[in-house]
Amino acid sequence: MRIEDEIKQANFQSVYQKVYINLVYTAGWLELRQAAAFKEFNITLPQYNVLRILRGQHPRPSTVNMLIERMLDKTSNASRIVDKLEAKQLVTRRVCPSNRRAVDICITDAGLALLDTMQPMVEQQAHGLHKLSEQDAEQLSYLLDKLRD
Amino acid sequence: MRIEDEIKQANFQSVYQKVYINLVYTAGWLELRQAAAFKEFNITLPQYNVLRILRGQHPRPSTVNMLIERMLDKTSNASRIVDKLEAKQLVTRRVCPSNRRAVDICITDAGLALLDTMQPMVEQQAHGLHKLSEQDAEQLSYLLDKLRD
DNA sequence: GTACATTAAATGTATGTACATATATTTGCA
DNA sequence: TGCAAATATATGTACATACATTTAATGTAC
Repeated sequence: MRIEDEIKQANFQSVYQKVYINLVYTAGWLELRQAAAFKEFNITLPQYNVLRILRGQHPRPSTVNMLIERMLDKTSNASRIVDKLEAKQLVTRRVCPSNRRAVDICITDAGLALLDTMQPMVEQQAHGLHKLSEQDAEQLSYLLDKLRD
Repeated sequence: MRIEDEIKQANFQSVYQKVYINLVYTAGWLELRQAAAFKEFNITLPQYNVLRILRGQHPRPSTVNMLIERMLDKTSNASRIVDKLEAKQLVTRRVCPSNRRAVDICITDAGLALLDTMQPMVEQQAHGLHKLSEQDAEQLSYLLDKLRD
């Protein structure tokens, strides 16, 4: 459905206005779909993304700084997301021995197991994007990179 | 800058994974720029969007339901956004005479004046998207619509 | 015309975001 | 050595999001 119809607004001031609205709307649409699929695993999207970063480092520890660097939303509060994951025993946190300002964060076996359990769902979600051909997807990614230049 | 470099992740499971990440990242990037520009006007992006919808209806009133229908994020809490706008005296709210369950919301003169004041900034923001040609922007919008089909 | 469902909005709770500030540790340098 | 600056993280506050529940008004079936 065209963005004009989705938000019941017939015309835009410019094509740039339209693409901006469309971008924000589509990102929200995607996040909503993902969040719904994640709910049964009792985890949120930001928490999942942090877990994936930790798995990428495993068995080496990560720090909060490294999480922030790799997170999609760089201003979000990694400390508090780690709080939630720690409460669910999906990660461990302890003061880094070589730099006591930093905190070493590791994914636990339970965390790794959760990611495995979620894998089929994640693949199914990605499959939901196949309304685009691979060329379309590449082109879309290219245009988004260009937009941000 | 390519999304691979932005989030320091060299490769993705699939081009669909990449475009998903890119979309969420770019939408966040855009919102961050907008939010910063909005800050000097002491208003947030959702509040601005509600004001614009109200201006579109002016001088006819809108209801909370109508706001939700037209908002980008349909699950957000229109009531509380209207609360904030009412506290700043940018909108008025009173029980609808013909249906006392509903609430008539109108933009005030101060609200209209604020939108006028913000207009040059908004245009300048849109101008910031001109890294894309108009054709690029159309193509991007088309691909986003297709993605959601 | 009462009972039950539906509708419109508000409220409560948990989470996350944005940003300022605080605390502790380490580093650099006079 | 001692002290200021930089670094790593945590905390506080305001706002927004997601979603369940509540309250009030209206519609409808019997």
